[in-house]
Amino acid sequence: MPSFKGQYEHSVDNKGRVAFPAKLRKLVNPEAQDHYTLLRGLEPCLYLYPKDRWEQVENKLSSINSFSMKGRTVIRSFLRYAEDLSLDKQNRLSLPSHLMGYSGIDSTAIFIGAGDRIEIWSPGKLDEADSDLSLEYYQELFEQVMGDEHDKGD
Amino acid sequence: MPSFKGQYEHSVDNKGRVAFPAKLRKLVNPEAQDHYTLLRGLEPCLYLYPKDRWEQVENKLSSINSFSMKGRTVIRSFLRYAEDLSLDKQNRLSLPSHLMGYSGIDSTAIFIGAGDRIEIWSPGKLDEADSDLSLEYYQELFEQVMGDEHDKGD
DNA sequence: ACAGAAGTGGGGAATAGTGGGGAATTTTGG
DNA sequence: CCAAAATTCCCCACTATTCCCCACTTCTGT
Repeated sequence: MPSFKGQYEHSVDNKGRVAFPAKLRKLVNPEAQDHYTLLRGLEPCLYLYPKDRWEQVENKLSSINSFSMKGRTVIRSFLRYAEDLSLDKQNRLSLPSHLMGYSGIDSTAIFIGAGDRIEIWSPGKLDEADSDLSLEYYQELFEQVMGDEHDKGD
Repeated sequence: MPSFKGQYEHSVDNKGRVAFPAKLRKLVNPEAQDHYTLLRGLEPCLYLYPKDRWEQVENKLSSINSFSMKGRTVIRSFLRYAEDLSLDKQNRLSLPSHLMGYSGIDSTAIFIGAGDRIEIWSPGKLDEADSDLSLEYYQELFEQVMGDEHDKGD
């Protein structure tokens, strides 16, 4: 299953609507098309899951032991600020105002494809997160992933 | 599976299009033909993966736990500047402007076959990289890398 | 020298992004 | 229960960008 990738900046109009980037839409599983779940991210951004991916998250959640305090807290905190959304006929999302507030998004939103989900950031918060990421750390991460990916079988 | 090799210089037109070198295309696995992923490299250049090779990278990515902070940072940093591209009918790639900016490519691009991926450089950045690499240093690196490469389980 | 492939350039059609007006539905207060 | 207000949603219109197609030039191998 292809990962979401790439970064796309779009303007948010005064009704809270943002165009959903066309390139990301092409990566969405057609069977989930137009049905998304949007929620607070762990970073100061929003997470957007297409329906099919969200179901995987729910599976994971339902495997949490809800008879432990920690389990209940995680489930409650996670689902509390989640909303189901659809695209309008112009392929736009309308962002609930409480999520715009949380993420600091006002007139510009940046979509970042991040594997099985899409993150939505305000430019300001994203800059802050970037400045916390040193080049050395990035290179270390990079090599971890790109490292010896080719198997040496000959 | 054959390695990409060789160096090819092509001009970039004012729409950001570059011909994909014919000799490299012949080395691409036919099943991946025309589908590539382009992203920022660690050096000031771009990495181009044919679809089949990129899938190996994604497999590695998908094994990362996205419920840990470090895992999410890896995935985000990595996929953020990646884009899927296809060749047009004239076998050209059109380079997204943010990647041209990052790599310093404007009117000329140099393709370098580099094993399982292809690197794309601007002439200027490539000269800089070359001049930083003395012959002695290269020989030293060569020995370090090639010397005990086999059966090194890290 | 010729034929075919590879590389280069530009114009036009289709799609994506943006903004605003108005109808329908929901909410709130009397 | 009804009416006014607010919100949501859908449609239309304009603009910018992307993609696709055509034509020409250069290079390569025979």
